[in-house]
Amino acid sequence: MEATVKLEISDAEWEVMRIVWTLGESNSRQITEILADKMGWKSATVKTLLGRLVKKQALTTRKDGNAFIYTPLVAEQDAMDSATRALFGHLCQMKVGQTLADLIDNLTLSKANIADLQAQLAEKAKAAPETVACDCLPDGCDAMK
Amino acid sequence: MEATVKLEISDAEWEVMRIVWTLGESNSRQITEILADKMGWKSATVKTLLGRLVKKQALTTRKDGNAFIYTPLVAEQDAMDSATRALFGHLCQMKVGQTLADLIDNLTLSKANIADLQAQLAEKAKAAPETVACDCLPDGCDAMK
DNA sequence: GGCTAAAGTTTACACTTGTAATCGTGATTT
DNA sequence: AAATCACGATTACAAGTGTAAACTTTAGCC
Repeated sequence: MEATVKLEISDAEWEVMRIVWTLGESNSRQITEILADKMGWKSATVKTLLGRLVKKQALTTRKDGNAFIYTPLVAEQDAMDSATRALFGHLCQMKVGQTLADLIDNLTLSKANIADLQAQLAEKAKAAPETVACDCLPDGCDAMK
Repeated sequence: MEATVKLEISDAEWEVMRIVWTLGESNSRQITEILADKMGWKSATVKTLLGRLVKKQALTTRKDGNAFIYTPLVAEQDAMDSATRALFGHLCQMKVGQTLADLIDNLTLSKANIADLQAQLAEKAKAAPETVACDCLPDGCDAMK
């Protein structure tokens, strides 16, 4: 497998990436227009973010006239997966189940999404442990008085 | 419902909170020992983080001799829920289903967790839409050529 | 072939974060 | 009582972020 390079995309940068991911490739005029509208950002702000994303190697550029065309170097799903794994990685493992439930409560999922998840869970249940211990303290929650 | 105050807990601070959440209340000696061990942090580092968390009103203190006893002001589950909602809130809504699936793949869930999720999904399926549209562009993915 | 507009590059600047060292003060030990 | 220890508070400092203005280069138009 790939030695997934550590890539930190900040919140503001994420907004830029979403556009480029969705469009496949795009020039800064287009990106700037969308974000000026959606986020109220000045074009200078978008330029800064594009520059940082290129430096971080989240985007590449290809020359086109006096401008660049920006293309993603990281796949959106990969980025989303790393972000969620990073977050859940530092949550109490004993409570991720509840957190997942609360999260799902707030998400809109299609019937197909739900069916897929149900199948996945049914499969996962087979090898699931009876309980999941807290991993917040060196000795687990047992360290509690 | 509560007007959940915006509370940003950084990664490093999160490590401190986990200890205090798990112990219910704790003094800095105990927290420092655990984090010196787990994270390799100097006591000065932990003190800084504790101070910031108190300033952010994530923790309160109660005097105890020459020291403080720290107690959480925010519930762990609330904090975990805000964090996950914040993250999923800026992901492409069309792809959260897949992201959730990938996430679940990487989590350890107990049989009970899974059963709960299955029940929840079954319920959610009733009112689920057929599809979920991309919300990355002003006009949805249809804005794509 | 200049002029202008648009795109990219450099500089800015305050705030947050990670990671501490140092300082002041009250508590503890000899 | 003096010396030391343990805590919290203050200061430090570089890197990352959000947000942008100013400067520079370049492509296209008259």
